[in-house]
Formats: sequence, structure tokens, C-alpha cells
Amino acid sequence: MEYNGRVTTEDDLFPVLSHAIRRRLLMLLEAFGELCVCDLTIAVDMPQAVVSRHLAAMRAAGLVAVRKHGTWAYYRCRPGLAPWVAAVIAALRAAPGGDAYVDDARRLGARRRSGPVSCDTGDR
Amino acid sequence: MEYNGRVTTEDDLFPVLSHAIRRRLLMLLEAFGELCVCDLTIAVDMPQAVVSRHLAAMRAAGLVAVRKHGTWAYYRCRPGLAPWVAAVIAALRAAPGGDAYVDDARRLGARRRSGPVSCDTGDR
DNA sequence: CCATTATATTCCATTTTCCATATATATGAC
DNA sequence: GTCATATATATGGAAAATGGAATATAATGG
Repeated sequence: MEYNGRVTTEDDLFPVLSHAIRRRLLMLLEAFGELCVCDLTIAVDMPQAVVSRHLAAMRAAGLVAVRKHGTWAYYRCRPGLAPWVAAVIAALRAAPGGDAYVDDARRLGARRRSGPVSCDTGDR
Repeated sequence: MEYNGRVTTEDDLFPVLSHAIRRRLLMLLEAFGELCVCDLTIAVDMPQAVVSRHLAAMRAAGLVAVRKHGTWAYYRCRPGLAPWVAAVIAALRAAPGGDAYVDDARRLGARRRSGPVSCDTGDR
């Protein structure tokens, strides 16, 4: 149940990167390492169902992996991405729309600095 | 009339690269430098209207530029692409779907080697 | 002028994507 | 067991992408 998703092809990667929310989620996971859906929902300020559906698309494309612990689902960038996929993501980080990522990280960081949250430990 | 299209953003680039025909057209333009629509139509083996519409989308996204001479329209990769865009395209070249590009280039090369064609010179 | 060739665009039907909303599932607290 | 929370999925409808076919535009040759 650790690794899920397939090998990422062009037909998987570019449609996934075509949506701004999915790009923002990807940048957040790269910056923070591992995040649960509630963190991501707060960061991008979108309904939980929307975030969950976009994460499912990213998982189906082989971009992210999930680890489930208790009620929470912790998403992270899938390790061992093909070099060409990693290169595209690296290039994305230098794209002009970086302001959105900064705002997202700030929202998330504010929540984290306000004290530990339930999903930080996985205990409840 | 030389430079057309806008600065390419993430919202432009990734939808354009989401379609296999557009990726194939881009790889062909990178490999051959400048090609007219009739060459590209033969290379990807699709109806001319389809090729023309995809090229229009790539031009609107700022990825390619057109030079018109006589009846022909010569498309090329737009010079001066933002570094992050160039990096994505370079990564694309290393993606697994490269077989299609090889076939396209072979089809086009066969036409070229069979003698000069009208659109090579721009004369008729 | 007319005919031909190269390219672009329009119209229509189909498919896909997206969001909002509601609901389902699962886990843990009590 | 009930309740609350976290996450996933289903449903319905709007918007966009796509291809096929036909047509429009534009340039050239005769």
C-alpha cells in the first residue's frame, strides 16, 4: 500500500500539470516533504473534495504516493520519478507563477507555527 | 508579422503539451528548424485542418512563430523562449514516447530525400 | 478572368474536464 | 453502540477540447 500509481508518461504528466491547483499541490509537497489532505486543503484554500480529487489524479499519473495512518492520508512526491519527469518539475519551479506557491506555503506555515496540529503526529 | 504569440505561462504551456500531436509537431520543428504546414501534415499523417488548428494553438501559447511566404506558412520554434519553457521542452525530448518522433522524422525525411519539393524554395 | 494549391476557419457532434453538492467510508473518541 | 473527524467518491451540469467535414481565404499560374 506504499507505492501506488504507474510509470508516468507524457500523456499522464502534462494533463496533470495543466491545472493550477495540481501544480500548487505538487510544489507544496516538494517544499514540505509530506502533507496530509487537511493541510493541503488549507494551503490552497479549496473545498476538501476538490483537493482529494486532484490528488487522486496526481496519484493515478504516478506523480505522488500516499501513506495512510489512522484517519489521515499523507501525500508526498513519489520517489524515483523518471529523470525527464523530475526535470519538468524542476523547470516548473522556475516558472513565473511562483507567487501562488509562496502564498500557499505561507498559509500552511502559519498553521504549523500556531502549534502542533493533530495530523502532525498521526495520533489523535 | 514575424513574431506572434504571447509570453508563455504555465497555463499556456502544459495544456499545449498535453496533446500528442502538438508534442510531435514541436519535436519536428526543433529537429528540422523550419517547416511548412504541408510538411508537418505529411509527417504526422493527419488531416491538414487538424494540423493547422493545433499549430494555431501552439502559436497562441507563444511556443511557435510563423513566417508566411507566398502560399506557404513556415512554422518554427519561437526563438527566445523563457529558460523554464526551454527546459521543459528539453526534458520532453528525453521522454519515453520518442518513438513517435522518430517515425515522424522518417516520414518527413523520405519526402525530402525524394527530391526538392515546392515549399523548399518558396517558389512554385 | 478561372483553376489550382496552401492554409485557415467555421459548424457540429462527441468527449473530457471541472466544480458544487451530497453522500459514502473509515477511523477513533466516548 | 453513537458521534465527530478525515478522506474518498458519486452525481449532475457547465464549459472546454477535439475531430470531421465543409467552407473560406489567399496566392499563384495560365
